[in-house]
Amino acid sequence: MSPSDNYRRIYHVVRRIPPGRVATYGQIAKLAGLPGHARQVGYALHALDTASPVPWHRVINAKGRISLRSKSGPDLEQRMRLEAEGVRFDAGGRVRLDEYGWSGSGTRALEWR
DNA sequence: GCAATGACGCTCT
DNA sequence: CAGAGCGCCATTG
Repeated sequence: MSPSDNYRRIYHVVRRIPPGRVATYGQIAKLAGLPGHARQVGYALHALDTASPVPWHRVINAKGRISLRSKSGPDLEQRMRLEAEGVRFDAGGRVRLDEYGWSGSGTRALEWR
């Protein structure tokens, strides 16, 4: 099997993420058909480029934090993009998964306007 | 083929 | 609520 096939699936799920909303790696992995493989999701996204057609910036960890990979370049860009979509960060740089979390676990009434 | 690493998740403290 | 430790698995060297 081609490992790229798995990546493709993950990218597809990430593309399904509605604007103004964020999804966790576990969520992506589950929807991608890889329950429990949250790490591989991160791997797949890491292989992506900052200019990739995939909204990787909407993917964060379960803590609602932006996972830093190595440098502080793309990370800041991710936060900037999310803020541009209407996602608010707290002082700790965390996002309210209970509100912005995908699958509308609770609040989707905010809409993305 | 084996060993080490890693955009993570979950539980305990 | 925040931080640290442990675990699961695929990718890379």
